[in-house]
Amino acid sequence: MSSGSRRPSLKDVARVAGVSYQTVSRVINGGDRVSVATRDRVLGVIAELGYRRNDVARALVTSRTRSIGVIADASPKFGPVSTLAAVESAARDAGYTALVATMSYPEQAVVARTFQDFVERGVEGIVVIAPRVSLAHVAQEVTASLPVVMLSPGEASQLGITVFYEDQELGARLATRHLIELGHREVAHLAGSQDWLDGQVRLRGWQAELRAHQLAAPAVRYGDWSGESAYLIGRRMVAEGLPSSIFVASDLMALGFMRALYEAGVRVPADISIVGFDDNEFAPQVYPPLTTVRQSFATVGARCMEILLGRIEGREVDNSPAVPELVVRHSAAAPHPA
Amino acid sequence: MSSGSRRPSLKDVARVAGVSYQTVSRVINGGDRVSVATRDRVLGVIAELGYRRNDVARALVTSRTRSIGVIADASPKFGPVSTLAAVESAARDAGYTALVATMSYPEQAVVARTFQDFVERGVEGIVVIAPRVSLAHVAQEVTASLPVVMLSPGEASQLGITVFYEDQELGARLATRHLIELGHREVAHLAGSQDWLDGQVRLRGWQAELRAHQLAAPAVRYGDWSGESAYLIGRRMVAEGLPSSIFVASDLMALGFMRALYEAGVRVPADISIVGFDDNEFAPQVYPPLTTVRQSFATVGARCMEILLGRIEGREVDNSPAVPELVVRHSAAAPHPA
DNA sequence: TGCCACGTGGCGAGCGTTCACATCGTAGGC
DNA sequence: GCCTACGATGTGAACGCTCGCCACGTGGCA
Repeated sequence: MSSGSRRPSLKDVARVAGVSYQTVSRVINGGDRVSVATRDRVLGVIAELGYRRNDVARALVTSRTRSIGVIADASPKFGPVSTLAAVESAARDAGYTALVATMSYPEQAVVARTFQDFVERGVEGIVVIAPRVSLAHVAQEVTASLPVVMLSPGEASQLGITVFYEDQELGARLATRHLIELGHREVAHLAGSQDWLDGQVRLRGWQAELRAHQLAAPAVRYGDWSGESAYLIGRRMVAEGLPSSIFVASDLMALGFMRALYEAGVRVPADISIVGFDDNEFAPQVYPPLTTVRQSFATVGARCMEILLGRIEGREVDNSPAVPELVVRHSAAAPHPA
Repeated sequence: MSSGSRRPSLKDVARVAGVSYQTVSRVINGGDRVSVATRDRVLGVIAELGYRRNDVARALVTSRTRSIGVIADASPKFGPVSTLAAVESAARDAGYTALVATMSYPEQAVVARTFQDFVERGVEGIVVIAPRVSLAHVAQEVTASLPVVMLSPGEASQLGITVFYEDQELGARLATRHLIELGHREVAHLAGSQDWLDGQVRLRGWQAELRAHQLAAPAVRYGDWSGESAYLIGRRMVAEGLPSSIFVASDLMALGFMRALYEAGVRVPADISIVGFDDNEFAPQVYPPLTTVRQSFATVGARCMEILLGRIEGREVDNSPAVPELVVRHSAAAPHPA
């Protein structure tokens, strides 16, 4: 009968306070239908004993865990990991706790197992922040039993999962348009990995904007999101001849590209204009400060959560894309009169 | 009696398979002491019904949730958010699921509430990745009931919580020593915010190394980790006269500082040598590539988890600090013969 | 005085699982 | 051919909580 070192339970509180455990439960959940006197007494005992509600017992009987799962691609790319924070924070504001699983290179099998683990733990919904095409399929399998929202730049409505995204195609068009409006007739593109939806979409936006202005699209160069790949490409382009302007698919790649330029004595933006993408924290600090496209991760995370909550509670929600914004700094200017 | 759309339970499986729920339970957990025939039959029914174990019921009876809580400072500083991924990943490898809470500016009250939420949800331990001095106190309150590991550069053993850290003081000494060995007699320091333990410790390391070489410590400049603050300080220093070398408390600040230099036509490393700290992803891409101190976040995260697990399971564990490493690139060189 | 309503509190059941123990049948040893 | 032992299964209780319902007492009204 000795309570040992076990955490105090409802019954322990009830015994000490001289009421039934039911009454204690009522005090905890809203305190309705309990007289002020008993309520205060119970509250006192709770404080005295250091009682903490056991949410797992609670979840068992209510069959609501008030938790969601978040799967995030943690490869060293800017977006995912800061979106994760935004999603989690929005979840907490809504009273949910986030179980998270990050993976630096998401394999099908691992992702599937993670999904299963989340389901067993009773999450009420899942957010996937991983723009790899392959993950969509895994998500689909589990979606029958659970609301899933996938944060991805592609539209994948056919999968039966809700997809929300930042309109990166628009972002790419904004970047390209900025260069065109500055007077550039030659806007090249250094693309990101085409394995990522982001890479595909940014490329598509660039093409579309060029077409809209009846400008020809120069040959595309493909990097792999790393600064190093962009640096190597930059060196090659310096040797082969530079365009008057270029839209680079990410800030980090823009940075690598610029390094090749500096080494060769090419000036930015005097000799070549550059626009990046992401608005990384370093973008305003490089020389010259980088004109780029800002993704509003915080907003995206919050909206994403809103959509998931909507689906959990059976509400209809607006999942129109978030809109990115051009941030003009100093890496792009009017072309040199040739 | 209609099972409705409820998820199938052990009993449902048992009924269909024509065995008791106990047998099903045995099949799930190891399958010991069950004949092959029935095991296969049960497995078949499980697959057919799409049964998934309910971990919350399981946790209730075993009183083990196999989950940990992670509180991370998500302010736009490099370290915390990538450490988070490392910790979570290590936890998953050990069979634990991570509940995470990120906060961009951790206030006492919010942190306390988060701790409580974690406790109510039955986490078996908590990792705090937040080098703010103030959080240590909050952590202490909860530590009586739960193992807490705090990832922090300061030693706070008096708090009764386990502290693990990367030896940033050593890192700062490494950076300073590198500059001295290159031949610099004047090594300035641009410090980070002293509200952060990291900022204090890096400053201390710089001082210690200077002292060890009997070199005087120039007046310290204080930034707030932002690139902008470093840029402003850089401009002022350019006007007032530059030292021959400087150790900057973070890569991002180093970048801002270098921007001020470029604008003034000062060359790196010809006119001034610079060493940063963190080895951010952009460090190798800036021009010139930044010599800096690498923190091994992945290792730190894994060790951190190891320590927590040790405390959960009552094992004795080694929590000696992780050691950072100097990465030599091109922003520091021998001083110009004056 | 009787009745009903309502505010307060208690009781019992059940959520889905595991654990300790009981049961049953069969094979092995003498 | 009986007893023992063990392998294969079933039974009951418990984990800590919430939910539905019932019981009790008091006050207002006819």
